[in-house]
Amino acid sequence: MAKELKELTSREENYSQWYNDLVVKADLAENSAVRGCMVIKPYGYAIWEKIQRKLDDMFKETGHVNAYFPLFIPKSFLSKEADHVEGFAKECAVVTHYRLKTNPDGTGVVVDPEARLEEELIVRPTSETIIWNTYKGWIQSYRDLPILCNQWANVVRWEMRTRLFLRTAEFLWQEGHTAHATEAEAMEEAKRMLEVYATFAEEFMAVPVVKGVKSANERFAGAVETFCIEAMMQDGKALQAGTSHFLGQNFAKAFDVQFVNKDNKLEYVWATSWGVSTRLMGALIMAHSDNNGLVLPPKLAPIQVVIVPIYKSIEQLDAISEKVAPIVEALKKLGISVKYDNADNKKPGWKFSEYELKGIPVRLAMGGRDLENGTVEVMRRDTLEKETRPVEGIVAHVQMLLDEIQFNIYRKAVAFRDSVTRDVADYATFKTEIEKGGFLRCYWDGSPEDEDRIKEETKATIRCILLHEAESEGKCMLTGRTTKRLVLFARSY
RNA sequence: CGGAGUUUAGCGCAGUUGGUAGCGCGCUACGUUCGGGACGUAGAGGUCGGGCGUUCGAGUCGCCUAACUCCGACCA
Repeated sequence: MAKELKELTSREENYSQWYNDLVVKADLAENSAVRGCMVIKPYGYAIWEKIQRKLDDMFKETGHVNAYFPLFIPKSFLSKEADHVEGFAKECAVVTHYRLKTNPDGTGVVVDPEARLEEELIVRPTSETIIWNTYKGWIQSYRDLPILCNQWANVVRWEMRTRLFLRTAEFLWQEGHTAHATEAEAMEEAKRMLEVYATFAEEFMAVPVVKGVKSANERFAGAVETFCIEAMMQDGKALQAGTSHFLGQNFAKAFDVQFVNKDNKLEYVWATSWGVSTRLMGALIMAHSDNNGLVLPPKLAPIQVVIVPIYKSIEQLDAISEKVAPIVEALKKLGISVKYDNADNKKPGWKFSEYELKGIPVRLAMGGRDLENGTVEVMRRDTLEKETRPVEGIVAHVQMLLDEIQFNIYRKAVAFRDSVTRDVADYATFKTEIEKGGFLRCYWDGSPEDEDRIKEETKATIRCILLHEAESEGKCMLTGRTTKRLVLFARSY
C-alpha cells in the first residue's frame, strides 16, 4: 500500500482529519487564504457542475426558472421579519465603506474614513429579504402568480467554526423562492421540492435520505414549517442534506406583498424557499469514501471510465492505442465519459492509485498479455474487484457495470444507514446508545426545552419528525406520554 | 468567542544543554525500468509565520502578534 494511503488509514480514528486529507489528496478542494473559505479545485468543481446540471434540469421539469438577485442586502431589510432577524442578524459580513486610499505613510492601502456608507450592506447569508423586496414590485394580481424562481449563487455566513465542504464561510448553493396565491399551493410546492431533493440524493448521489419535518427548535428562521432530508455519514453522524421551507405569509407581510384575488380582495402572498449547497459534496464524499479514496456514483463522476495502457515500448503502446481507440469511440457514443490515459510520464501503478483516489467508477487496463489474448482488465471502484474479459463485448459490459455500481453503492449506503438506525424506548437507553452514533428512532412528546436539555446532555438533536410511519402510537421516550409523533435523533454535522 | 495544538524547502516532518539548516516524498538531468504509487547516480530548492527583546551568538529562551487545525458555543 502506498505511503500516503497508509497515512490516511492510520488517521481513521479521527474521521474529520481523514476526511480533510482525503478531500485534499483527491484534489477536490483546499482552504483558501481567507478564513473559513475554500478553493474548489477543477476536479471538485467538475463534480459540483454535474450536481448543478442535474438539479437544474429537475427544477426546469417542475416549472421553475432561474434569475439572479444582488449580493448586497441593505441592513434594514434584515430587520423586517422578526424571527428572521433573530436567526440571521448575526454572523454576517458587513460592508461599511466603499473606497480605499493610499496609506499616508506609503505602506499599501487603508479604508478611506470619508467613504463610510450611510446604510451598511450585508453580504447575503440567504436571499429571502432582497427577493421579497423585489417580488413586491412584480405582484399585483392573482394573474401574476405563481412566481417560481431559482437562483444559483454564493452566500456568506461568518461561522465561528468551519469545515471543508460542510460548513464554509462562503458556499455555493441554489435557493428557490416561490410566491403563490393559496396556502395549499405553497405547501404543495414546499413538499414537491423536498421530493425533488430526495430523488436527486438517492438516484444520483446514491445517498439514502430520510424525509421529515424539523422541530420548532431546528426550524429555519422565518419559516412556518421546514422540511428536510437527512443523510447518515459513515462515522455515525447525521447530515442535513437539503431543506424546503413553507414560509406562510411571513415574508409577504414583512415586505408588504399583497395581491388582488379573484374576489377582488387584497391578500398576502404565500411563499416557499428551498436550497441545497456545496455541502452535498461533503455528503457524497463522507457517505461513500473508503481508505483508497473517493468512491463516486457513476452518474456524478466527471470521468466514468479510465483506460490505462501498460507497455514496455512505443510500438507496444501504439498497438494498445489502436485496440483502445474503438472502445473509447463506442463508449463516447453511449454518452459515457471516458479518459484514455496514455501519458508517458507516469507509470501504470501510479495511475491506478491516482484514479482510485479520485473515485473513477471503472478502470480498464490493457497490456502485453491482453494484446496476445484479446482481453482487457476491468476493475470496479466500489468493490475493487478485478476481472479479465474479452475485448469483444466490453463496451456493453462497462455500460452495465456503471449501472450496477450506481445501484450497489446506494444499496451499501442503505444497508449501513439501516444498521445504525435503532428504536429507543427510554432516555436511559438513549444516553448509552447515542454514544455509538447513528439514528435513534423514538416517540416524542417533549417540549422545546426538553430538546435543549437533551442536546446539552448528549449533543444529539432531533434531526426530523418522520413524515411517514406516524400511523402507530407509542410512549414518548422522555415523558412517557402517548403520542403519534415519531422522531429521529442523532448527533450531526 | 473560550480551551488545546501547530507554524522550519512545493508537500509531510525532525532539529538534543542556544554555536554556519536536516530527513522523506516531490522536482530537474541521465540510465535501467513499466501487470498495483520502480530503482540507481548526479543536482536544484530555506531571510525557520511576523515583530520586539535577552545573548558574543536564537529555529531553539522571553514577551507580543497573525494564520491554520482540532474540541466546545453558533449554524446548511
